[in-house]
Amino acid sequence: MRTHNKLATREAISTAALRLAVEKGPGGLALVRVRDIAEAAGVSPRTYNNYFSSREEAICAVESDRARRLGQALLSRPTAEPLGQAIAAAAIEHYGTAEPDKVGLRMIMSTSALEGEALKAFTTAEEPLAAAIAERIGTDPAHDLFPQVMAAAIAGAVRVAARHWLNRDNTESFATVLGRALAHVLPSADPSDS
Amino acid sequence: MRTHNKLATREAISTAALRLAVEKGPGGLALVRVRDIAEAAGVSPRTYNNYFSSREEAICAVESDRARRLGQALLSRPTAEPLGQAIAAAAIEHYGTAEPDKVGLRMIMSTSALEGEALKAFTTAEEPLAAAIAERIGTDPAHDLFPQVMAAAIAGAVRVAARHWLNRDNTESFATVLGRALAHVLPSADPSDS
DNA sequence: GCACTATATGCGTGCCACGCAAGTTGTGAG
DNA sequence: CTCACAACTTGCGTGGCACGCATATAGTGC
Repeated sequence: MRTHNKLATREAISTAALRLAVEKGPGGLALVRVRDIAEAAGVSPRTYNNYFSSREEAICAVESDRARRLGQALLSRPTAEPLGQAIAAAAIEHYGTAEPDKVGLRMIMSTSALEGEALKAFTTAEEPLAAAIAERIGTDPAHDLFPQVMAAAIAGAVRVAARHWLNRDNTESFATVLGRALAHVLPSADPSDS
Repeated sequence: MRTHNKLATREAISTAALRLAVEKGPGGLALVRVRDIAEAAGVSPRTYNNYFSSREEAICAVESDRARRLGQALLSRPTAEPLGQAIAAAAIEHYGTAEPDKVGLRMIMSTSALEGEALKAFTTAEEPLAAAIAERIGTDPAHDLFPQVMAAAIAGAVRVAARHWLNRDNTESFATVLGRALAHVLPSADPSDS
């Protein structure tokens, strides 16, 4: 199958890009040359550019792809579950199992040159997430802002949780931190905080 | 004063950049050359590059600067006000009075090449906002995620509200849309939605 | 008035994204 | 089985951009 091969090379390129970026460290992103990425992925530089239109995009593609699947995770929750619980469970399952690659994630989130692309990656989750929420509560996203606002809040919580989880070298699992962060924005789960 | 001149030229460059981008339209961002921006701002191309390290950054600087001041707006609210009300009032005042330049904002938010930088611009609000919230409720941001999560949710709500306000050519003021969006995430203002 | 520092500018360099066209490989119809 | 076709890869050339460095200029404090 051709599409299979396309996905394989795409992943090869993005993986190689992230690996090289990690090797050079947050400061030396400018030293990650396109030809290095292409060479590491076993393709020509021109082919790399057929898949990604910037090094940043290639480096963040892994996170971007993961975020895009969050909406799917929500859809697979039982419909009987209350919305807030379903979201929390979906997110924790999605990000908790197969804990994110700490090194790669830290690279992405601590490199200023990758800031915009990293935000794009997290924000990628919003559209499918909003669609899933809208379907779950059965509203028209054209007039009700709740699905999109909630999706943005969730994506933001995931991002904040990731930042916290990376910065303090605590022993908490990412799932734990994520759960605490989500509790602040999920509906009908408003703990008296602080 | 030297700093005053620096701010003036910075604003001149960003304004010129945004104006040219609007003229070319969302599709033709690649046609906005650096030398055009510099010429329109009355500086040399090299000087432009001393202020901004990319065209995208220059174009979005106006929105970025505005977002950065949102935290300040919250700090100037009376401390007696409940947090949710204070945030809503601060945001609506900050973005509602002097309604955002609809054309420029639409340009920024509908141009895919500007997506990352636009997200950076909105996200700029988060840090000062989180600091303001933390100061208001008196918690330590190092351990309590609430300020950062709430700040991210607010910034997301502003972004969603802006998108909605731009896309539908409705007669609602931005302040109205923003208020509706914020109501979905602000604490102790949880309307039975949908 | 003078030395000094911050800012503006010109020039040169390396790299990058992408259009274009040719080569290569897998695919489906007859 | 063969052949025509489509998808994918690759090489090459082009225009542009970010930035380091050295220089000119202008505003500042003693």
